[in-house]
Amino acid sequence: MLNQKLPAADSAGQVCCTPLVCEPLSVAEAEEMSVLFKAIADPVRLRLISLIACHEGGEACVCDLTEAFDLTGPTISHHLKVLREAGLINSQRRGTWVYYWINPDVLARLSALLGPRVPELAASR
Amino acid sequence: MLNQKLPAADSAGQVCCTPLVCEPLSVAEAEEMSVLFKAIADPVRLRLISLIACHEGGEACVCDLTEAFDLTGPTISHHLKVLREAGLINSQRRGTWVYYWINPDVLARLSALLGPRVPELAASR
DNA sequence: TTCTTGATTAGACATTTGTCTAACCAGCTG
DNA sequence: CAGCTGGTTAGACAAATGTCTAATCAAGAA
Repeated sequence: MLNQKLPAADSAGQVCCTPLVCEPLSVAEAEEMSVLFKAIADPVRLRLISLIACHEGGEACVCDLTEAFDLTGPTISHHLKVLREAGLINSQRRGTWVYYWINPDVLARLSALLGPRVPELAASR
Repeated sequence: MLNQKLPAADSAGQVCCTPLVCEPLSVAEAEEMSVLFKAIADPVRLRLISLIACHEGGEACVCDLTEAFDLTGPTISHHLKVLREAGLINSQRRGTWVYYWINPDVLARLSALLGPRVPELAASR
């Protein structure tokens, strides 16, 4: 029978070694992480995150983002909503414009799950 | 106008700093990476990867995997195919059984795209 | 107030995705 | 060979997803 303990993780989501490779992901954690991965598993949303993160001041207004795509405003709005509901980005209205910025903690959490924090693990096969 | 240069990366897919945060992802790269993220953006596939990686010897046969889920054989086979076609895992038939193992390079590439290799970046906001 | 611009919401619709059953293929063993 | 077990392929189908148009909301300007 396969073991399904949760990987050890502190409050920031950091782990001692890549949990994916340390011990089997629990059903609940797989479910939780897949929601986050689904959010970024779209070319438009990946570029949105990148555009927001790279924009000066670390934030961008929707009009800046919309003009980078051949898509309608509502479609961009929809993608931003998906990212926001996943917790990957935050937003705030300032006058006429709405600004978005990324939540680096959540991004780091995804990276930590996959990443060879301990390079030897990746090289061991 | 937004810049769309490719991030600098060496042959192993490692980058100097998180490309997502350094400069905007190109359309082509976003498309390419989204294929990989789509592959892991599923609770079953996340657990499959984890189960394979954690299994002794770094590989697992399909029968080991199937019994960990309340899903039919063909469904597991389908998910393994998605992962294999994305390049995340490899397989080999040995006699009656088919064995799967992960491709750590591809996993590391995903992690590197998201990850705060340079922690200061994540804390800069 | 009314108009204009920036952004979101609602709803429709085609495409993609995850799951299943049934059929099939690949090796072993008697 | 025939039969058995492990695994994949094919095809059907319901649910989820990405996009659009039309309508709506929010804030500032005339």
